[in-house]
Amino acid sequence: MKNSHHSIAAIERDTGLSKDVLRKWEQRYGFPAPLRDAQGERIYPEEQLQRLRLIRRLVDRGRRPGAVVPLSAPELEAMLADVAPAPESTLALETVDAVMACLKGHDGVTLQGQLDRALMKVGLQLFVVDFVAPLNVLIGEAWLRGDIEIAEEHLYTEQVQNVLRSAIARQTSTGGSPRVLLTTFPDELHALGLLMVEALLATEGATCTSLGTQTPVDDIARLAAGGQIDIVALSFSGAYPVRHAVDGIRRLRDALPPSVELWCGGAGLLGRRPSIAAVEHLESVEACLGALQAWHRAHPTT
Amino acid sequence: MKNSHHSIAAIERDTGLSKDVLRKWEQRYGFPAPLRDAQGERIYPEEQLQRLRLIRRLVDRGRRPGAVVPLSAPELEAMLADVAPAPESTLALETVDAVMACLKGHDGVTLQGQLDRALMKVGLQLFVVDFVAPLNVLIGEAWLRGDIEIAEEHLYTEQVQNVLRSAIARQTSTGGSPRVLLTTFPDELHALGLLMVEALLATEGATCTSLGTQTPVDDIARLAAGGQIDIVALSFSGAYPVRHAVDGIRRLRDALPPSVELWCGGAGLLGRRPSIAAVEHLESVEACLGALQAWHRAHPTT
DNA sequence: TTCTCCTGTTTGTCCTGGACAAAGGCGTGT
DNA sequence: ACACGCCTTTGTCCAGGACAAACAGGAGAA
Repeated sequence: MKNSHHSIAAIERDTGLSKDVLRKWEQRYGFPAPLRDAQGERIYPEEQLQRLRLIRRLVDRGRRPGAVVPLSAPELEAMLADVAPAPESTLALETVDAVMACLKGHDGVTLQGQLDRALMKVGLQLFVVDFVAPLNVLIGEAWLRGDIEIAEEHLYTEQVQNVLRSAIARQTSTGGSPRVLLTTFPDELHALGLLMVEALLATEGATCTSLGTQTPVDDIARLAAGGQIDIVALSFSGAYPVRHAVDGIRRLRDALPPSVELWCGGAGLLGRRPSIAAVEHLESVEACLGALQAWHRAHPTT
Repeated sequence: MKNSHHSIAAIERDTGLSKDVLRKWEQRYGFPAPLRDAQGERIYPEEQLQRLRLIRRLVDRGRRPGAVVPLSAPELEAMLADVAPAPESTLALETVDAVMACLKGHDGVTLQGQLDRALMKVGLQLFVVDFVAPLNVLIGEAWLRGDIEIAEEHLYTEQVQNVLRSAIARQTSTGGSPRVLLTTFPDELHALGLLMVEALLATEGATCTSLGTQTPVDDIARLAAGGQIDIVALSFSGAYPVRHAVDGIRRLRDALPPSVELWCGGAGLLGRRPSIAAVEHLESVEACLGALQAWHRAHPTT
């Protein structure tokens, strides 16, 4: 794995940086500096992929590419430590350690047991807001640092999905309002944010219809325009190109009936101004609860 | 809105055709033929976007671009109309109708209720083998024919996932053998086959560790080599390039300890000879039950 | 007949190097 | 302090060319 190499398309997919941007950075700043294969195509070593991921996070937080692309990995990490103060907030250290131990031991069964126990202890809402959400951040950062492997991150995601889906299935009751359609745009693969929102909304009695990931814009619009939907909720992970997101959101907003609300959230939009009219921008998972209350105030039950 | 114009990036996002492909088609087939703005950038009228969407559907179904890109919209629609008619299956017609009705009505809650009821009636194994598996085929074909939309297919997949995951969670017990690692290669997004296998194995007492989709070969190998795994099971959907699959399987087989079995299945390998030594090729979902018995015979409990 | 192998064509992805507009930063004048 | 205009940075787009993988169709073998 240390020696694995990646094509430019793979780097685009993994970092969210377009091929054009990758070539331009190489030309302008001398980094990334991929090897070339026999046909002259770029081959990126793993190490450069990881450095690009660090750069991406800093750029997302407002640093300018010219100022961070040439920096070395340690310099980038130091800078990230500045920008992102340790968010050790609500989680007990022992809990984190226990989860990490399961991951390193590749013990999915035990991990799921722990998640289940945590869920039973505090209930679904607090479980999502105070447990899963911060844990996701920690896992993401550990992966960025190379502390855990891809397979281990997958294992975590899978178990959380299991627990959340089971919990949601237990909550579901028919006919509650509002009716919410949840999905992501094409090229966005992360389903966890969607599930967390679905869990929160389900506990509040909303009727959630999740399409999973990767639904084309006009399919979303067509389904929502069918008249069965009050709110469309979209999730964007950190790797999703902001420009695509904004563009797609705008297009979807135009295609949607004005009566249908549009909620957007996820790390991919963090720190961005809520620049689009008539679109609810959720800064965190729990923000959807506030938005839901607002919806209920605006739509009193007859 | 009908007369809106689109940049090449918007077309890429809405059709899934990359910028390079759009330019090449224009150069080779004379379509799309976008207008140009003051800076010479391509501006696609709405009408061409819709024609591109029709083309995309035909290409997805196996037509070659050279044969469909130059056709007019009416010709494309006529061509979409004539596709293979529905085949027979073992499923009760009323069951299929009921499921289809839920999909067309975008009613995920009712659909999940039906799936749950079917599961309760016949048990997890029969549910997977005689219900979900043939239904998957039917849904896939209906989509191919254009009878259902992408969003509706997503809805189906999502509900089946919910039901299966809940059922698996109920089955799970610790420590059973063998210990099976389930996942797919990168670029393979379909998780349903994995879940079906996991469900069958779980009912037989095996300890399943699913990594979900898209785990790199080296990560699979490293995790399996950790000594906690007896069997690695991979799934390939129909869209997966056979060559990549065979190549990856070979690399993984080489990287795996000989004591670890490797099982491969899914529509992507159907009809292929079991050409790779020391790899179990599963022709259908239920084949994993036979493979499991064979494993138990080869590894008597001490 | 049916199957397999081979060959020419089709097709998607990648390359280079250049152009330009939108957005960001900065200094000046009010 | 704030507003305005200028310069720099940055992302996206363009053209035209190269190449390997996938495919189709024909020749030859079973």
